[in-house]
Amino acid sequence: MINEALREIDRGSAEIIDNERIEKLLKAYFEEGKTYTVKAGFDPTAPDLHLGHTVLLQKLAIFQKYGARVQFLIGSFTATIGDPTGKNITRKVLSKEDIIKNISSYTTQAFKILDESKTDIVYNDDWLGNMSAADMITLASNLTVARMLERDDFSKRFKSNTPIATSEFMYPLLQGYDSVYLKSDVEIGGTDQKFNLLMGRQLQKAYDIKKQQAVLMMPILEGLDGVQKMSKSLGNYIGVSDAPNDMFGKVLSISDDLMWRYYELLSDKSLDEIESLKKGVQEQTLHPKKVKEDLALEITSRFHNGEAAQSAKAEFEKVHAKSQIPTDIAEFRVNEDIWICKALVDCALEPSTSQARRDIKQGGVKIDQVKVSDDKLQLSSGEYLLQVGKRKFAKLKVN
RNA sequence: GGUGGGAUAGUCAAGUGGCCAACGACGGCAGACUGUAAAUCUGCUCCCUAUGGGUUCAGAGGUUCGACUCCUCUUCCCACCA
Repeated sequence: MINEALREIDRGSAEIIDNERIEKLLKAYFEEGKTYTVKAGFDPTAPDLHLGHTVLLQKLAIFQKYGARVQFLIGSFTATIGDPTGKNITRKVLSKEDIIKNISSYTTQAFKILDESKTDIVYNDDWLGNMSAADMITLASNLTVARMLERDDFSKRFKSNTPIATSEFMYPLLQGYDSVYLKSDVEIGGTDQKFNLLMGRQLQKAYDIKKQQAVLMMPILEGLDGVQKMSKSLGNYIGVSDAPNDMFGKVLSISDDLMWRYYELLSDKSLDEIESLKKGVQEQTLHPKKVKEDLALEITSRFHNGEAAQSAKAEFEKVHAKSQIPTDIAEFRVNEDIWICKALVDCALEPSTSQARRDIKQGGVKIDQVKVSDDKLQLSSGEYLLQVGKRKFAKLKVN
């Protein structure tokens, strides 16, 4: 039993620190029914979760299956301060109202995966917000500048002359202090969080907590491009609340190599099953497209339902494989004759008439399946099916 | 506080008085090809009913026939020194 649980917990993880602690916690659970806490921090600045986040959530759900209470920590304190320098652009400082608004949509999405009855949502400004300057200094004395600079991204930024604000030095300390306050038994996070996660252990020790938290790090999920990490700002993400058609299509668009990564981190299939799929593809008994479709179906059903996933699949085949017209097309109407370029802008198919002209010149615009060659075309009354590229459609009715 | 360097389109980054709507890279869009919205190749990539017009190079002024380029002030950033 314990071994099985450990295997599931270990699956896909990049690194586990203090695995023994986890073993002991599981043992206590299986033998005495003792629960324990697993902490994971989330940043409420972006209201939309994507699959990169769900890698962690799925891991948390596994822990819940084996006796854990999840401490779903919202970094409400850190978010109100804002990250002053970040990369190039100052991160927006969020007001409390914004955060609260973000969080409710955040948690609704999260509970598609997590067991709500085994989850405690906690906000770190409950304890960090009341810290005095003296408390802060005490906390800060636990960390030397040299040690701080060892942190990978700080040292990189330091070397490349990218600014580092002093307040950023506080982040790992504050995050670590969260673990002190919550007395977490385990904390999980991405590999990029290693420094902060370890800080939790160090601070727990400094603040006389007997057992330090075990740390489990999950790899960072690559985005659709297969190179950079999945993030909303890079636009290479699959959002938890993406429409079924988008979700399905996006999964299918990943490369064959990346597909295995997604299988490992996102699928509920066992590692053995995945291995045999891989073998099938290698031996050419299985078509990679089929395997990818199955993954797309699994993921789409998870966030929507089986039926929606199947129809997304049908829709995808219709539009792409057979290059037919999708079922749902936005409709627009205008009351007088309209210039084609203007019409494309009005239907939100193009950002500007200039861009519309260019696309017409390149043969990227179709009306009723026929290429448009005249960029001065006037549309008089009637109904038109406008198309830009392969996947942007709109119906336009001119009176 | 002192000294020096910097701010150019979605991003990075050329351009040091007219040849600049501004090289290049990435991204994005379109075309071809494909099991795919992948890879590859090609074209495009400020706005405007447009063989032309308008607005751009941190902001505000100035010099000049003419400024991204020179001058002044302002804002922000970086480095070194203290």
